[in-house]
Amino acid sequence: MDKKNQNDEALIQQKKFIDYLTNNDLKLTKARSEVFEIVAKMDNHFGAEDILQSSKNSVSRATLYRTLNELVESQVIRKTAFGDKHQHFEFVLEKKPHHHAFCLNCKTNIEFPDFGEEEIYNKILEKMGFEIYGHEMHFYGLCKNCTKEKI
Amino acid sequence: MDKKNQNDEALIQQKKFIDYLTNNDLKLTKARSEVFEIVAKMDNHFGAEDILQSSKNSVSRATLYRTLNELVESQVIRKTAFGDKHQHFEFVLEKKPHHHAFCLNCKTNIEFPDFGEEEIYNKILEKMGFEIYGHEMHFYGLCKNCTKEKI
DNA sequence: CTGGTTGCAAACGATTTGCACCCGC
DNA sequence: GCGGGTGCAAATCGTTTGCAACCAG
Repeated sequence: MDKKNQNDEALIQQKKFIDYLTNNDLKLTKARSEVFEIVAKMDNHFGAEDILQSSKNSVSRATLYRTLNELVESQVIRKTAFGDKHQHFEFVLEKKPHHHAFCLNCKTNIEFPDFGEEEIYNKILEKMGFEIYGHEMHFYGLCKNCTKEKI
Repeated sequence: MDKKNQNDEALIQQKKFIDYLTNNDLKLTKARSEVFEIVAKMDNHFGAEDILQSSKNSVSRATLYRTLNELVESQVIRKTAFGDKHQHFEFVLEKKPHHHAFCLNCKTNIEFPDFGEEEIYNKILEKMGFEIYGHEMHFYGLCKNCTKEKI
């Protein structure tokens, strides 16, 4: 993806967020802009703490969490899940589509790019010496009812 | 999978757990047996609260959580990944391999069986009227180093 | 102006831990 | 009997919420 496309992406995300705010009578405040800016700069996934770090506490925890939930509602980001405790987020429109290989023993989470085909992963992981016990796929999108509602 | 195989599975799980206990100088106590029994009866996935319900509080929360962690360490179960707050667990050797389709809008988590091929899911979900935005695969197993260590 | 927004601090829910007593081995 | 196991209650962690002051439209 070249610079231009990345920029387009960012604008789409921004539009989604602003539309959401408008549709829900929410204001585009300094705090919300700040959180959005920081989030937009993040890579694949991040947690609340990452944002807080980058913001150098210019936004309070309370507001940060509130804004993150708004970003989820506006479908700019989504909650993702790992084996650990705190929430992680990823972009609904992934910057770098990728998957995960989690070691049950040392708890490492290996991230690797998407190649579009399932079989290839087995080979890749095998080549990496990763012994696969199993895998699960998490699809996300809109279910039948919600697709209809979308207008 | 027939009755006999299911029983074999259960025994394998049990052996794994007992081996783990032995190797770590842990005792096979009443509480641990009880938790193991209940967990073994669970379907695909479950949370701490599910176990507590089934046990009718014969095991304390503290012990339950301690035992669940032991079951994770012994690789009988693993922490799984959902978008919500509390931990879920699944079996390392899945009883019914399956995947998930999560609706970003209504937060429904649709569970569907594993068919071994990736392309087929797109068709299935499409037929269900589910509009896929993306997906992530979570592989789990042992990484190179840990495979070696396994002896 | 005015209603949504913020930060603070307190509340929360799930999970973890310190401790004194209990029980497998 | 000893060393780990248990329940209890208190502590912790990430996240959420009530409230009074604050600011965007």
